Amino acid sequence: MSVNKETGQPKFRRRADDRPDEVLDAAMELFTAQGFANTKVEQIARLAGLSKGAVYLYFPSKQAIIEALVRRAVTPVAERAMAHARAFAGDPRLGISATLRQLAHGLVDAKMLAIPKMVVREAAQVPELAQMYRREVLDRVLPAIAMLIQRGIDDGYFRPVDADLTLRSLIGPILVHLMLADVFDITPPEGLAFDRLIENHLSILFDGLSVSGKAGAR
Amino acid sequence: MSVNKETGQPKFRRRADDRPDEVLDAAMELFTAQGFANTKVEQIARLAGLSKGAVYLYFPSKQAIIEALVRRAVTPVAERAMAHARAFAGDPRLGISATLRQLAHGLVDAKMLAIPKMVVREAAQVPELAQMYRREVLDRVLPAIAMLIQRGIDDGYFRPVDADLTLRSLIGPILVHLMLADVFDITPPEGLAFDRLIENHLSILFDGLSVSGKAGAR
Amino acid sequence: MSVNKETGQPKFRRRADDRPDEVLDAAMELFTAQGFANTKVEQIARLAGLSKGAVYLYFPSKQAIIEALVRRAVTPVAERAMAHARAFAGDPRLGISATLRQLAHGLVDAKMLAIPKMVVREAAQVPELAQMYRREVLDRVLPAIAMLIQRGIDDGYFRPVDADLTLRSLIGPILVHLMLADVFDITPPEGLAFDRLIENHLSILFDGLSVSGKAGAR
Amino acid sequence: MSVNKETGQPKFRRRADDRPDEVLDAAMELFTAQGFANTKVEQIARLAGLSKGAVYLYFPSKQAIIEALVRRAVTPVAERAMAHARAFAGDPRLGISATLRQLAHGLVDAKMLAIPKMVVREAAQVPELAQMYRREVLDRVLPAIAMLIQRGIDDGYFRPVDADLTLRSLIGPILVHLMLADVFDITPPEGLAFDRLIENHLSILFDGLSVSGKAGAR
DNA sequence: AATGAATGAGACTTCATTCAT
DNA sequence: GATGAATGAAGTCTCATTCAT
Repeated sequence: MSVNKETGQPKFRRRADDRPDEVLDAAMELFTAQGFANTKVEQIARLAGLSKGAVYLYFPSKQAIIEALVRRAVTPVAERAMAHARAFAGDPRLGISATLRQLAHGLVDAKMLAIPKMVVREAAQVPELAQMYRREVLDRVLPAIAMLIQRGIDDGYFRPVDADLTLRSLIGPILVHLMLADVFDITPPEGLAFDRLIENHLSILFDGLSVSGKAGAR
Repeated sequence: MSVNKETGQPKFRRRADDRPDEVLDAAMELFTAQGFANTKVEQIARLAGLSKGAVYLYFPSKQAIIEALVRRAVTPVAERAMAHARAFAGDPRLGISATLRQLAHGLVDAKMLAIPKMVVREAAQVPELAQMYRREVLDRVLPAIAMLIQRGIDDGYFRPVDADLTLRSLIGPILVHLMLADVFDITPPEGLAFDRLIENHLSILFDGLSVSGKAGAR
Repeated sequence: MSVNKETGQPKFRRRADDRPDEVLDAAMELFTAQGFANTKVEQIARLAGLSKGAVYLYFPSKQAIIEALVRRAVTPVAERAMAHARAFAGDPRLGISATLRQLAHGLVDAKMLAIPKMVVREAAQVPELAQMYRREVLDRVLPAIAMLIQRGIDDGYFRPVDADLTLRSLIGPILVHLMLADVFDITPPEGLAFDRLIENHLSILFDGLSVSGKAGAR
Repeated sequence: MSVNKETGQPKFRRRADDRPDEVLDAAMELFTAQGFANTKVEQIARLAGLSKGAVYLYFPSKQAIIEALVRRAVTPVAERAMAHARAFAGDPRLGISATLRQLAHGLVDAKMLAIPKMVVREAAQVPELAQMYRREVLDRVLPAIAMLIQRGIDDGYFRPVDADLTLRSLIGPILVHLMLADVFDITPPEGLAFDRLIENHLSILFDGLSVSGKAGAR
């Protein structure tokens, strides 16, 4: 075993195919915590357990790291979300509910949340990030959800509302909830309470959307 | 009197008093467009019409600029929002509606939107920003809105929901709508259509909140 | 006088319009001695008496320095050489002789020689240098000399030779003489002896070019 | 015998003996095209068909490569040139003519020209190169040519000129011709035309050197 | 013998901040 | 007060060389 007796650490580690992933993991952690501009390549390297120079064996530039980061995270997310959105053939409210819960629980994981946070934060500097995220995630997931809403209307579950706008009513609260907690440290007394939020939100929303007549809004 | 008798200074002092504000205006524009780290002090100075060195006559450091920026913007916003929230004595739905519209229209103005955007983006680097924004804006405005909702419940307009969570259902869609447009360039076909969004959203929300029984949500 | 009492050196020197020239002087010395790639910007800065960063106030990059260096040196050289070449109306041999001597003596000055040396050495890396030197110097000076030779032929002083090729016979020896001395430290016993070289060379050349019949070469 | 009985090694040892030469070939090509400083060891390795690490099995450093390169090239050149210089017993003009043509044609080959080009270019950085080249090539070849000239004088073919200086008149034009073409892309209209150059040059030179009196130069 | 992943010193360049004028 | 030349720390990226395999 080629291990340094003093430190117990091998000096080199060779042919590690998962080095790039380790670099990305380290970069995500640091970018999330400090932002892209404030993270030094050396920090990423140290956290990934290699030297500054070695990072450049795997990525041609610092910007390439953040792009690879988003690219890596983006595809599986879209896949899973759309699987949910398509899975429900009957009452579309069940599909909406499941999709929303899955989305919310996914985002509670700091690892998952980190990517969209980073994309939003660095969008002005690295527009490719926003474009990629839009193309790979939003342009697939949002229409899928809008279609669920539309089916709800077509099948007589919902009033005839604008599905695209209603989509925003559907997902917006999740975003605010997360942002208040994450950025401003504002949560319900007992913690994040994501389940209660969704419960409350959907009960209002589905009621508000139901066809059984009621006094108009405003 | 064109000369101050005490100091002997000429009346027009080259608007020295406005200088700090001009610096802040310039900084806000640049921070919004490029982010804090990517904005050079020289750029701010040039846009404000003075020299790099002069900026340091008014602010001790670059970070002091962003802090002053948020501090300046933060107070009047809170004032106005709370004025609205308190103004409605009758049907609280009117108050909510008015407050939301005012909030939305305020944020359509790039100048207004810039501050929270900046706060969110730089929160990780300069936690003071988030703290200040929370203290001066959120901790005043959010409870005021929550109180409106609570009054709606107490006065029999709304079902007994959790006002704090419902608050998120109320304002979330506005945020998503703006973010989709601003970061990802995703808008309804005809443009931002903020009015339609709010119309649609409130109609759903108020219906969903109304007391007249309905099939329970899921 | 704003001079540091300890060192006698002012810490800053402001508004020095000749700073760029001082940087170029320093750069020429170092590029000549060590080559472009081996010269660090910091060395140039120190030799020019300013800081690394200040160099970038005057030149946007290291390569811009070498380009400016050649550009600065190139114009006056061409002017003077062509003035000589045009000045002789009578026996063109006098013009050739004077031009050659002027060229040779000019190049004895290390400052003058440095530029073409640098151009030749770095031509492969920075092709712009060679292009600029050709355009500004060679394309003007060489035809002027060739024209002198041609006039020598037309006026009956020289045999009908190819002026362009003979041009090479004319200036070549100066180049070899310099290169042997400069690169390989090979000189006549008494030193550079440029005058003796030219005397010897021109006596052979003019004899070889004269029309008075002689046994053909080879 | 396909296996060495002593060592038990297979007969074909993957041409390990040729490896150093292949490295030198690759290095020469790259140094010529890009200069020493701009050539990466990895490039040399790849072009030589082996790995970066293997280069260091044969050469202790990058600088050792360029030194070996010159050393390898230097000896045979001197041999051949001196063979020519000594071969002509009769009219030394024939010897000079043949030597010059051989020199010129040798240098047309990019491979041959590469070495002196490299030596000149890198002389300032690696003085050993210039010293070695002088010792092995110039100090042998130049005196041999000078001796031919001297014999021309002694035998009554040439006027009594300084053989060392005339040597420069002899070889200089070849150098300028090559340099104009190689560095500045300046050639006669039909191409390099080396034969015409030499023809023209020698006809002038031999005429100029011949004893039959003529009007003095100048 | 051979590989190529890894290292780390050091290059160029940027920019917040200072200070002589 | 105002300027902008000057500084120098610090960042990104390169590459000769080493070494585990």
